[in-house]
Amino acid sequence: MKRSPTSPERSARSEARKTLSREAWIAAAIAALEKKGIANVKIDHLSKQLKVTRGSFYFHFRNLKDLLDSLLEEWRQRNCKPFEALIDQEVIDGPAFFDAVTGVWIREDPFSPRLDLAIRDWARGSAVIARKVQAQDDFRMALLVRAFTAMGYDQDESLIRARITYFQQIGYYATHFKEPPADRKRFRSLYTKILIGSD
Amino acid sequence: MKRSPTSPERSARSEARKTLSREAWIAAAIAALEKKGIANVKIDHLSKQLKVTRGSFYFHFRNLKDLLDSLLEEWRQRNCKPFEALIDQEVIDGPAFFDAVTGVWIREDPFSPRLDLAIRDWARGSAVIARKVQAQDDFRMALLVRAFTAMGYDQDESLIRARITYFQQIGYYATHFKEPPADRKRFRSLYTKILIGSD
DNA sequence: AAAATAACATACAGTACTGTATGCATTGAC
DNA sequence: GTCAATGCATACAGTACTGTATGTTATTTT
Repeated sequence: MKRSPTSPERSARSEARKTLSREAWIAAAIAALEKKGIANVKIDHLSKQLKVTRGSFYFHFRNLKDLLDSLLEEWRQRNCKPFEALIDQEVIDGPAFFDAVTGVWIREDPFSPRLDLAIRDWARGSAVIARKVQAQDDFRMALLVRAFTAMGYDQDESLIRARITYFQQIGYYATHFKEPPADRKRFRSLYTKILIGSD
Repeated sequence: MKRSPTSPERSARSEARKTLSREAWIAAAIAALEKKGIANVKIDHLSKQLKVTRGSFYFHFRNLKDLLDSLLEEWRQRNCKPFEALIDQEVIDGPAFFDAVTGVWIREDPFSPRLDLAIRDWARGSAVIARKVQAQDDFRMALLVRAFTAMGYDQDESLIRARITYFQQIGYYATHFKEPPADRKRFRSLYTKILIGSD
């Protein structure tokens, strides 16, 4: 029951024997999750990749579930908190708040689209995860509704515009769509014109 | 190399010993794929579910890959062909063609959103699948571009409206969003007003 | 320098799954 | 009724993975 083996940083100057930290395992697991999906986050794979044996893993983690729990927490920190941080703002300037919300996606830091996708996929097989993902979806859409309401749209249209904007964003990275930055810049005003509904 | 054990239908009247067909295995596998993802389409699971042993499976299929190939083919038939069938039409009435395209999603017959999602997820781990999915995405978006162009939009705006419409649709079922049919009907005109851009 | 602890390695037991080889009952063709 | 093919069952070999128990070494602590 007692985990977390003190601090990961070795004594100030002693680059002799570099050992792994719990965080290093999590980072590798996140990469595997984004690339291969939750079903392929395996202790075996990770330990080979990190050039240690599985003995190391079981020092840092109780079991596989312990690691997976950490992955979900990582998702919360990187992909949920940035949105949740916006809830306190009083929304006066609609378009500005819209930019604040969509900015989380556009910056992609700390938000990770691929992580969002992978978690969404994990939710397929787990009702627990599914509930958390859905709650997050609702939360993000609620933020967008506030933005559109502040622009003067009535309740119905705010709701639908929020949905379109959100679904469009999810679909955008679900398809792994890529376009040259030049196009992205060129089309930006068209996107906002259509989604926000002003010129 | 010689597969496909003749016809699945037993001699006209002989409901005595009901045996499985290759199609029954595929149907069960599709259900598993939609529910649990490609990584959990296992011969073991399927045979238990179908109340036979794995010996049966290896009669109908060469190996697991043989089954997975069939799943992809099923996706092509149910989720790709309905769109590809629209390519021959000369697009005169833009909104009508828009309805024809989105109708494939709305009817959900034979198109399966969950199957589309599952395949998209499969693509994460397989470059071969990824290419096919991406090609299909491009194809569907090209159809939508034609619809918008026929409405009189210029090239750029047709492209962006097509993207928004398509991404929005993908995101819609990626989030497993559900709303009461009453709402769906009530909001329909709002959706089209925003996506198509007319009242 | 002795003891404690952190960070692994090694070895083993057990499960879950694929694939193959072979056996056996049922059915249709003759 | 014989025979071949169909549709499965049984048994086995082998891989991939988890988890546990215990041994080993480098690093701190005292």
